[in-house]
Amino acid sequence: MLELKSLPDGCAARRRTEACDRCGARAYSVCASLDERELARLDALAERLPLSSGDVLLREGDLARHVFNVTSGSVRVYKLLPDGRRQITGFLYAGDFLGLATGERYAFSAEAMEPGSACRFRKSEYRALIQDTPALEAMLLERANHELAAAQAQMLLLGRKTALERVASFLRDLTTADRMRPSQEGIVRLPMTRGEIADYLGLTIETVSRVMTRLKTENIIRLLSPNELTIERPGRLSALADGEA
Amino acid sequence: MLELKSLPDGCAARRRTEACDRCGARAYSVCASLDERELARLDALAERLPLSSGDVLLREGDLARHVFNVTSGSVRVYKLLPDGRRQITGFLYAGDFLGLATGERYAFSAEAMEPGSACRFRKSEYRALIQDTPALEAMLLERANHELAAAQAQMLLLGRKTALERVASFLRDLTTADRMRPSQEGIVRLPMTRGEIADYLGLTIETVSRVMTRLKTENIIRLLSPNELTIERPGRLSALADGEA
DNA sequence: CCAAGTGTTTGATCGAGATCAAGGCGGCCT
DNA sequence: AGGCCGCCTTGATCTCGATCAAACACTTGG
Repeated sequence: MLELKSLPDGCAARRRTEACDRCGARAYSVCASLDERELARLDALAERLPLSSGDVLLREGDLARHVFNVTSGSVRVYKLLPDGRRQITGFLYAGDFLGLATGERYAFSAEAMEPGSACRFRKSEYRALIQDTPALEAMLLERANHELAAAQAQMLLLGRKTALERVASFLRDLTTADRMRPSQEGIVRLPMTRGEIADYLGLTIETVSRVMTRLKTENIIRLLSPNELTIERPGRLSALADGEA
Repeated sequence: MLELKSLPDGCAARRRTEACDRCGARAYSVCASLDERELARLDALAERLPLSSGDVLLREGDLARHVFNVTSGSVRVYKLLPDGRRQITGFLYAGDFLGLATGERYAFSAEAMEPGSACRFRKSEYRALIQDTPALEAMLLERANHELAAAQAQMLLLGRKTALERVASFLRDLTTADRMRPSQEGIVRLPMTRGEIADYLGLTIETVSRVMTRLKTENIIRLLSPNELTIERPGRLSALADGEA
């Protein structure tokens, strides 16, 4: 669905949201590594995109012409099998960079999960900026390394953890993932549906729902609504996540 | 086992194998990006390590003091759960770089799977070299991106593929993984055991064995020995790997 | 040559999570 | 207000791959 709801091209979208120097995501993104002059150059290259829920940022197989920076909201990144099976490889939030792991064509798709915004850059221009900005390149390398470590942790989860351990891991890690959006102290926001959680954890919707119910029953979490919860026993949750029970 | 069989430290190991300029893995590794002067500097920093089967390169949780370059043989990289469940996150061959995805401490362990060799560098010295060598940094970033793409493909495999699809994917990808070691044209070498394949694919030894038998029965592969095989019907194998059958 | 050890294959059974099937709960549109 | 639709929960059953259990194939060493 929303297959053709693509993004506006060119200058039309620029200046739609605030400039780099007042960007709320700046402190959390690779842009934090830039000095004032460099930031001005980045600012000139940036194309600001407002995002609606379901908007397609990029599609697996398309020519990789752009890279992105999520500035608010949340994004799902996924790969598909020919018959439609989906694996979500990551959720992105404000400050996250998108487009690192790409050759000539995108190896994954990315869509907004809720209203938000992103910056888009022509890959060629961005590459030139990287060339001239060692601090930016170092930052990107560091980010790539973090992502790689996270990917390895996810492989452990997908290959060897039980359903209970997967959901516990997911809920534990959520608390640190969504920067600048704690809506309210201690409350964890779930911008994604059960189906998206399932496709991220290699489970089905039903299994995710059953495990959540169980965690609720055991008073480890409290479900305020399907999309908001609090963690009542963080230690217990973390132990479950690591398979220590 | 072999827990304490650690590697010799310092200069003792240097010059044990050939220098950078005659290194067989050079063309396949990040070193290929260096000019003669830079290569000389790298050469001076390198500590050559001969590897025996089972040798520990680094262990999850240890202080990340070194980075490595595999120059021959093969290496398994894995993460463990407290109860011993193991997920192998990758196999490395000649030319592969190891140590990218690390913060202060290693987030995974790495062990040789067969006799071989590696170069070891002090992380601090290597970082300094990177600082002065943009081409190297660019190469590392590119490598990290490739690894990230590979990790996403592996997540799709672990989260959503059937046992048959996993083994087919593994065998298909093997053909391009082990550079400079085709032993004989058309013959695929399996330097790892069934147990290691299982821990890489999120399966058990028995399931891997049964699927291999099935692929053999259907004349898609031919098992010359448990550790050598030929692919008789590459098209069919690839279709199975992508879940198109 | 046999014994012991390691790794692989094959067979029988079991079980965690998938699939199939209803209901329940909002939110949104007319 | 009412009705539809998307999402979530819960229950019943099924199935793929795990587990349990042997036997088999090599290699190494006495």
